[in-house]
Amino acid sequence: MAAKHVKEMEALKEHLGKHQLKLTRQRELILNAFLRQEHITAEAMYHQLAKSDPHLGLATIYRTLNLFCDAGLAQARHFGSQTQYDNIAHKGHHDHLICTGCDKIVEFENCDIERLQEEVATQNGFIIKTHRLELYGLCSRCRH
Amino acid sequence: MAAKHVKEMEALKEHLGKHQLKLTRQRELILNAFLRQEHITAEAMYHQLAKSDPHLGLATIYRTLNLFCDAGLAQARHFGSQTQYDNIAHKGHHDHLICTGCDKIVEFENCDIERLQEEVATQNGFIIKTHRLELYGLCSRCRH
DNA sequence: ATCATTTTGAGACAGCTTATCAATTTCAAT
DNA sequence: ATTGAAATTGATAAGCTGTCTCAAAATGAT
Repeated sequence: MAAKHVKEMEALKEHLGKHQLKLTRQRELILNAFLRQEHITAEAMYHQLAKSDPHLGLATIYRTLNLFCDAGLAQARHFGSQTQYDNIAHKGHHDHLICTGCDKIVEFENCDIERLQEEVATQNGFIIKTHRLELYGLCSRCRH
Repeated sequence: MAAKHVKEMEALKEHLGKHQLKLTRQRELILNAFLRQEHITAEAMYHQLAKSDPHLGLATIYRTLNLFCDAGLAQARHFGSQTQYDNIAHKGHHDHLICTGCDKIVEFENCDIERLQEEVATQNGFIIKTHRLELYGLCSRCRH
């Protein structure tokens, strides 16, 4: 079992080493759970891990997910009233068309848009790690 | 004094009429203050308006800004731990490059991206009303 | 002007996240 | 392997943002 996510584990260890932080059972556990998903909230992970590890505290999960952000493995995204922690490894495929009439959501991907995003970023001296694109409007049925 | 933002005021009145809502002194006041900015938080507006109107409640500002969202004049955007209310009239200038290292925000506009967004929407039978595009990454200084 | 309806303001309340702190764990140096 | 300074954990308190409550006030159709 395990022995997956080797690359990410190395990245975490490197970050820990650089900052005089320690590798703990909880951090390993949370990393493995985190890497299995595309994105998750702290609360969701808390419930998910409670089955195998009932005494893992919610605060530890928050601390650890924020640590992953610092280490460049995760990225926090505020959505609604909660914070989603996105798995950096799964980037792309995250654009949405949202109908404000019926709340239908259509996912899409467009390479040309992504390329232009890179262009804009470069012009401004940025290196993009992730992005978020949402188009709000009316779908064919809600247009009347 | 005043007599500005006529178009938006008409739009608000139309929304109020359709939903059996009333035009109040506070709603006019908050609308005028809101339209002067590109985006603002409820808390910031609370402090801003406290000088001229010390008894305007924070709850009223939240309610009113959410009303503007319903009326299509504003758009809520969660950023950090707070909600930014964006002025729709300034759209086209609403895309952001956000540095995850220092939280610096660079605004940009790109017609080609907007055109491709329209294209994607049309392909899916949507008519876009607004959009949100945020690119997250590291600025030139935070890249080390 | 009247009056049913809506809105306001103030504070209580709720949800999500971080801070606190004693007890435990890690890990580098024996 | 043992030690001990430093970091981490878990439980809960505290903090922050935003919404709800409700009596008093304002609106606007009649």
